Amino acid sequence: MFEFDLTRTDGQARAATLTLPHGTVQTPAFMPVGTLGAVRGLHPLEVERAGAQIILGNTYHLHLRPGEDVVAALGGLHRFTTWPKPMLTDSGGFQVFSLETFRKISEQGVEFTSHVDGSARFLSPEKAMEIEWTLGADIAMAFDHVVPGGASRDLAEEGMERSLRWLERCRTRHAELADDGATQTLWPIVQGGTYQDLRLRSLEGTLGLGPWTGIAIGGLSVGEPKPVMHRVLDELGPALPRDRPRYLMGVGFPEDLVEGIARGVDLFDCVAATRNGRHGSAWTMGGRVNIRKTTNRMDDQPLDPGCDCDTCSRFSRGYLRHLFVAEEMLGLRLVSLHNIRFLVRIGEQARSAILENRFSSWRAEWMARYLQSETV
RNA sequence: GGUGGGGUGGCCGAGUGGCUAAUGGCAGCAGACUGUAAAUCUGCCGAGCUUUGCUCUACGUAGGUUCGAAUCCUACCCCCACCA
Repeated sequence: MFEFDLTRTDGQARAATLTLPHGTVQTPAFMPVGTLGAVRGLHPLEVERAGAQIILGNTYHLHLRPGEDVVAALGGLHRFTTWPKPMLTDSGGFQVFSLETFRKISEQGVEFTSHVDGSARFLSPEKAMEIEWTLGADIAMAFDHVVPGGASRDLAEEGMERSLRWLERCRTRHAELADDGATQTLWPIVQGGTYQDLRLRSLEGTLGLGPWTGIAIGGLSVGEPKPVMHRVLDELGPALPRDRPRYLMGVGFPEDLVEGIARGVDLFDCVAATRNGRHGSAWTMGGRVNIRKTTNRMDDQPLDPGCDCDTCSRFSRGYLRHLFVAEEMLGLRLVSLHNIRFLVRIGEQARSAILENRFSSWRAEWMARYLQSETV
């Protein structure tokens, strides 16, 4: 039920098929983020048409609203959201990091002050597993301790060691819940900040608690410079099991996907596509487009002439600009949709290139085009 | 014709003697956003310059009072309301 078939490698880049209870994922792939059980602003059919094969939900956020009991009563996350394909839930570990002013970390777990109503909430490895199991996604992520990109060695080590101890507890609790192992799998998250030895120790400790059906790399693109992220991936790559999917959490921007794929990453997720989309910023091969700019006012061209998304194949920049300036919500949706398609397509194009053994030239060409346009 | 109200930077709109090149908002410009507390946030937004500051010009127009005026006075022009 949780299989990973590595079809072909080209350099470090990999093309594979991940089989999950709700379907298969052709990798490399970008996974849109649907924190609250919806990819912000988009209909599931639109997300599907954009080529998304798997989307995320968030444990912490769904626990607060509507509550996992509600989701379970309404048939579980798939039926609740009507998304029929694979899903993955993040554990709330990222909220340990991003809701810094609302939380208190102890060995037992994390006390949160709900950002919704101020009530006290507690999340522990066990609790996170219970929630994720109740939500019912195909993949449940371990509850980890993320530290900022600029974290000191001591802090990075503390977060990494704690994540490892929590991972063991996650594994134990998840095994009790998902005893037949048929409907949900648990993926661990490698931490260790920007320190090579910590990363390798984290990976070693993680593998020691296995076997796993997939492995995530967390704690990147949280403030560290891009070259540092690349270095960490370079250092980690050779030590990662070849026959397991690798998921780089929270990444990324278009160029990050290409660089990540080049370093052996199979799966990505990132909120930037939808968040930037809502903010009127579109990724195109001609550079970033701020759709609100006056220069788009009379522009009859699509956002990106080379894009096959439902936004570009139909609407002009002038229309999109109008929607943004007039605060018509369709504008946010259309640009979000385009951005998702833009990232999904990178996965598709990279996959084709890998399968045809021309990944490095595709990558070089893509980067040259994209980065050149970015600097204009 | 009379009475009352009003004319402020691209627009709307505060301000009623110095702390005012003038609060806000809109529009405009630039930027940020990476496992979503974000349809959000930040900066700029009269002109010019030798740009951590300086110099001009500016609150309908023209005068005046005052050390000092968008703010007070006079005249004029225009707009709105009501009355004739």
